[in-house]
Amino acid sequence: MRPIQFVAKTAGVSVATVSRVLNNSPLVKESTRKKVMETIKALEYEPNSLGRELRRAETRRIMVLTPSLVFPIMADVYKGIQDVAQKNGYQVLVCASEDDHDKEEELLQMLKKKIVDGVIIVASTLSAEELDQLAKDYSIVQCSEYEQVQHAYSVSVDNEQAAFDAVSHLLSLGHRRIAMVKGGNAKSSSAAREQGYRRALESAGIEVRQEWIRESDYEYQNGYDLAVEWLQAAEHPTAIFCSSDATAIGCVNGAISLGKSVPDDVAVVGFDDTVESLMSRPPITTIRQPKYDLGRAAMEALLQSLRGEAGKNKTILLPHEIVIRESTAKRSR
Amino acid sequence: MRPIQFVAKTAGVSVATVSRVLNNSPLVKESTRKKVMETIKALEYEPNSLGRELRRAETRRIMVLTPSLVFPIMADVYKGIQDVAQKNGYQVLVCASEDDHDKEEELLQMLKKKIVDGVIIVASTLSAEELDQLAKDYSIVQCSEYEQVQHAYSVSVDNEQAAFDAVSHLLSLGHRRIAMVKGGNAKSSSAAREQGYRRALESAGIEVRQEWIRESDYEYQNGYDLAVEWLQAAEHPTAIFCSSDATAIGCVNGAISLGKSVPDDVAVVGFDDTVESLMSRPPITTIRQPKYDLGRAAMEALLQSLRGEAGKNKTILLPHEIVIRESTAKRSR
DNA sequence: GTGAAAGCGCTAACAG
DNA sequence: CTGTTAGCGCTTTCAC
Repeated sequence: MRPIQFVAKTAGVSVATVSRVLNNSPLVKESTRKKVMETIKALEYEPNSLGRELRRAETRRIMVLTPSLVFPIMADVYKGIQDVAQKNGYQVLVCASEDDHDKEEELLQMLKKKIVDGVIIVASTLSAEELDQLAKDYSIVQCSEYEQVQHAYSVSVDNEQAAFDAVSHLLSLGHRRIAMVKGGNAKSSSAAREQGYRRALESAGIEVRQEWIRESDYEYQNGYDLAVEWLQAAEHPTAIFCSSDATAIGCVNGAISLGKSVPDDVAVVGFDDTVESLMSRPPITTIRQPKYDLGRAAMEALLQSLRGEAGKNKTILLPHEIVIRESTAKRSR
Repeated sequence: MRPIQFVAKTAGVSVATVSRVLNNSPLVKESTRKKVMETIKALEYEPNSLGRELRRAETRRIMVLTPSLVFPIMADVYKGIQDVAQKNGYQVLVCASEDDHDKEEELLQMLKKKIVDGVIIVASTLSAEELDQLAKDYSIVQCSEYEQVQHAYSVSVDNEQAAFDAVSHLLSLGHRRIAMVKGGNAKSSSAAREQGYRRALESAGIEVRQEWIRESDYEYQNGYDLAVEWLQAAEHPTAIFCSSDATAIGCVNGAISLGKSVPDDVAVVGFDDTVESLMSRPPITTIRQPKYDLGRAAMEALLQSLRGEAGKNKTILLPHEIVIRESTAKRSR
């Protein structure tokens, strides 16, 4: 790769002029611009970003930190981020931490080392303190999972209300014995959803049973096993609310493996409205998050923060929606 | 962020010494090293990578180019890449092109602009010529989908043989009317798999029917629609071989929606052995690719190429395996 | 409008 | 073993 000097020499101008052309500076004579443009093209010159970035102390690159590439809402969130980023001249890098705290810290070093200008965290193992500390010095926005911190933006849905709505739907169908498969306790959404579940039951005058609240890793097998366990007990739930669609499908298949029918013997509600919810037989009733819009909003918040237009401590909550499909149905009684 | 000079001054040494400490040079007195280390820690100094990279003309970063984050084998391939990369001090960035050729070209500029040292392409819209041209100047390895080119490594499975095996399995079960849902024609694997399908049928003395070979986008709905279309025809296939698990589940559900039973009325085989293949009722028989190992092998090839240890024009084929589940079964006749 | 020159933060030759 | 110094490729004053 040839440096800018080479272009300058070939075009018979100074590096400064080439740089100006490169950056669309208005103070270059049209004829000069043209001449330079032509040599750039002829030489197939590509400016080395490292030089520019070092000089400007900005990379126009941001990172999305996710536990896994298959994190349920990730693909659509990414599209939202990507679209806004592209429109603003930013490049998006995705890094998966596999929920490894050390790996996360290493990746976040990219902020300090100036490899990226900002980070969107979809979910992490970082504590509120760690996060807030980092957000003091760098642009960080949390998207989906979030800790209550002072210095970072957060974009999410109202998980408490979403769970409340899901359980209310089940209650309206006549269910009284409703179990919940929640996400990992480390996730902030997990507590919020449990709270929504409790509030719904309590406002219907139903006692919450501790044995019907279980933790999971959002995976299929987990739901399967829990459904089998619950449904084999003497007194079993007639409905299960899950924190992910994969878990919900697990519950459906677990129930079916026991000869039960869905939704007649047991109704199931999922979360996220991912493609899998349609693959299940019966298809899964689920809570739809505005995944793409979450991504957009997160990137927009990050841009604000990057530009220093801070309106700090902002938590943006986007509306969710319950999508009713055949895994829940009217209960006769 | 304070520069290395600041550390040097505070520690009472030269920048060169600090740099040496940073890079574990053996030629630093132990006591000096210790002193420098301490000031680094005290100052919370983080070296700016941009400076280092500009100087070294290498970033120790590589990019994985994928059409989408949910590309079926992506998550596991990534893990394989990531593990090898980490062990060798490389950072991995994932970029999704959404199958947009312009976006891909823009992302590949990251090579020319020295933002990454090399690229692993999981699948792209690039032609063999474009790819080969790029691979002349940069380190590129194709993983999974690949074009036959001279200058890039390729790591994949033998798609022709895999399809042959899948169809042979169906033939051994007594099926004679076997349809195929192939991937997009742009994908190289698509042609190879079709060839394997044809070879299997021909070697069993069965005529290939053009109307039973259809293209798809690997998605669920596609499989569903095709199954419905085929199975409603007067003479319909008794088995369908799909190029993805999602499509296969679509076929299963499409068949079921018509009141058919799987595998008795129609057997279905998928491809990739993704988690969804287990979620389906019945679970899907599928071709398992060594996804994680493909990722490892790709990263290892990339490292070789980066080190200039070229043994060029290498195509590495890893073994696949057929995983038999309930979506195919012995046919009585 | 254009050029000369300084310097972003770092590493590596070269001296000592 | 350590320090001095010259760039890596670029942008951006400051002159002209």
